[in-house]
Amino acid sequence: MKRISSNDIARLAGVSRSTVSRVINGYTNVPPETYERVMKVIKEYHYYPQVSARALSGKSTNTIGLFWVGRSRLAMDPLTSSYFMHVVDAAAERGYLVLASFIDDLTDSANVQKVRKIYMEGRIDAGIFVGLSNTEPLVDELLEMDKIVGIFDYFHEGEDQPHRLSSNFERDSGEAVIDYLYSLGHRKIAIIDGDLSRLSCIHRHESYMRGMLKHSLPLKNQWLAYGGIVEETGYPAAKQLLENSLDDLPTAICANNDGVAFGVYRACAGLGLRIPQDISVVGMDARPEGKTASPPLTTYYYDFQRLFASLTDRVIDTIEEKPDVLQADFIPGQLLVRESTAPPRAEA
Amino acid sequence: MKRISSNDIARLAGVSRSTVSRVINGYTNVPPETYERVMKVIKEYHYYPQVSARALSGKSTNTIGLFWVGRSRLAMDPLTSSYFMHVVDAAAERGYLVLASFIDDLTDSANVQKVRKIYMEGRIDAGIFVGLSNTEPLVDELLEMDKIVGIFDYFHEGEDQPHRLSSNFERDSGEAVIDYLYSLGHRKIAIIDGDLSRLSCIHRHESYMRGMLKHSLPLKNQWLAYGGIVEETGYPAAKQLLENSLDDLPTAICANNDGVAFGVYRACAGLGLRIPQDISVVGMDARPEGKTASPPLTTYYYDFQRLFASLTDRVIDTIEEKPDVLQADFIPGQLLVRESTAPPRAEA
DNA sequence: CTGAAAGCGCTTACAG
DNA sequence: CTGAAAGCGCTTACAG
Repeated sequence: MKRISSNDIARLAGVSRSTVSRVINGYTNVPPETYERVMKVIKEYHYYPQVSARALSGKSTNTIGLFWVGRSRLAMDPLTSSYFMHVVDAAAERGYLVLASFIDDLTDSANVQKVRKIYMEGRIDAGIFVGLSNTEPLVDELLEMDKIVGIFDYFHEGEDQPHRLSSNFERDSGEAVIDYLYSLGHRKIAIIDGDLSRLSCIHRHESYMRGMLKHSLPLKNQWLAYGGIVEETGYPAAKQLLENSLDDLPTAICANNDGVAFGVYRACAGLGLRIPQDISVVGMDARPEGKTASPPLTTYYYDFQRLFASLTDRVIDTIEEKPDVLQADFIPGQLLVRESTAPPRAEA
Repeated sequence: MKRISSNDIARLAGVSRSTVSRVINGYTNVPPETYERVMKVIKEYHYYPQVSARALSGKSTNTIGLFWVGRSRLAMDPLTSSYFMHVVDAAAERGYLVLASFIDDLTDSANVQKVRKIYMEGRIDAGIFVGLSNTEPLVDELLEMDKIVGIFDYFHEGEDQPHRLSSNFERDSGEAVIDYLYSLGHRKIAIIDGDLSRLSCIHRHESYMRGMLKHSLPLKNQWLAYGGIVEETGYPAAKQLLENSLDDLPTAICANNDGVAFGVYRACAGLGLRIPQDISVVGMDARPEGKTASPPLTTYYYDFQRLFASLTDRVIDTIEEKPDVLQADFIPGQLLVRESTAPPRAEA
């Protein structure tokens, strides 16, 4: 069963290949009658133009790469896997397909090479990255080769890079959380930071600090810790923080994100601290599991669907050379009060 | 910055394009010295052959499509998203990339058309499907066009279809669950079936029945129900089953899978039934959440990584025309006893 | 062992 | 409005 080509269609419709091509690409200079005739043959013979041939003669492949960076993929939770879906859906909406790769670690040059190869072989029109450090050399390398790169959570103040698009979290969420805890009466607040090579973790840290300073709250060393971005690293950090503070426990703990907050839950359970009676806990990102956790987790909600749709759309706008594409988008969020927070107990 | 082509490499290395091609494709009839010389230029100029040109001249694109069928994607849980990862990883292992699509519903011909298009445009060498009914016409259509299709949970007894590969669950898990409950002393067992258009649900149903018959256990109508394959549909089914059986409650409920079992949890909670004191519950598939559910869920574990690696490998073997590829693989599982099951209470 | 040439299936100026 | 021709960047018989 020989595959049918544009040549065959041309012959069957009594036109030239040029005209078949014009019909396929929806060019306007084809009279309706010719258009219909060609279209009929195309349908009848189930003809599909080969992407490789189209790509070779200069058309876009309508494919974007999705590069999922970092081992955290191993703990693929409902929230992060939703990112995936949002990108694929948003791309599909524009007629683009998504080529997915999981990249363990970009400090390994073999992995960098994998990404490079996918770009350079002409498989994709652009790439979208999740899980990058905010100073990833590969990004600059790609930009220098005139490639288009979309990044979740990445921003360099004041730089103009039309081929670098990013979607980010708003920058004031930490402050909003502190405001809220303060309004409940909390004065002794601990903070567990994330991985400060990531933009959002830096912003959260800054924003928490801003809130603490605004209310002149004490920043005790033993109430500050680094807990990474997942439960597994959040737990030991929280455990140590609490153990170091047994003489003077904080009344609330702010975690870099929900994963870390779940680690705080586990550490509190281990020490017999009840949430929120003995200590309040706040996460960030509103992972679905937080709703059914016990107690349900107070957190900060972001519309990730919107965030990834914006990123994907702007990447595609850039591929299609639309003018005035917004380089960096900051998505607002909002505090989501559930049951892991309460006023602190009156001191004995 | 003009992209470099094999022509340029040929010129720079003082050979013909044919030889460059031979080097790239690792053909043996190139003397080591020539090979090195060409390779050196390739590295030096960061040359990457264009896939579209290679594809057009007959090479494989080294890409497989992953078609995620069904709305259940909306509730992308950790287990099902791990399928994704397993396929991408297994493909990467063999040097293949994965083009991902979410397809809402194959009864909608527009969606069928999307799949067809991806295959026919020459984007992929083969496709892997998750979420198909066991009698999906598209599969046969694709096979007739000589396409390669890999399917999770799909099997037609006695058919020889070298281009249709599948990975499936073992067929006796239901019986093993009944044996276990019987050994605990249960005699009044309810069963919540899944979606009987899916192979695994049929097998589970059959296998549960086999176990029930083997032990001559009563199959009361009010102890049987259909609960779909997710929590949202499992809950109402379980609720109704229990409400219909208030005069004679079962002492154990077997769910088609863990999602449905979580629905049973919710229904039991609503009726004040304690698990396992008042009623035992068994799921299947060992979703990660089952471990931390309260109580931790007794279930049936399958090695999904192995299941999807096997599927992906056999699909690639078929692309590469390896001989004697196993068409259908049945992956064994094992009972995972946790705390949602206990002996039934002695009747008053 | 290696090169010249044909061919893969499209698109796109260029002419008319 | 439309066709003939060139070109995209590879691979692969075919000769030698």
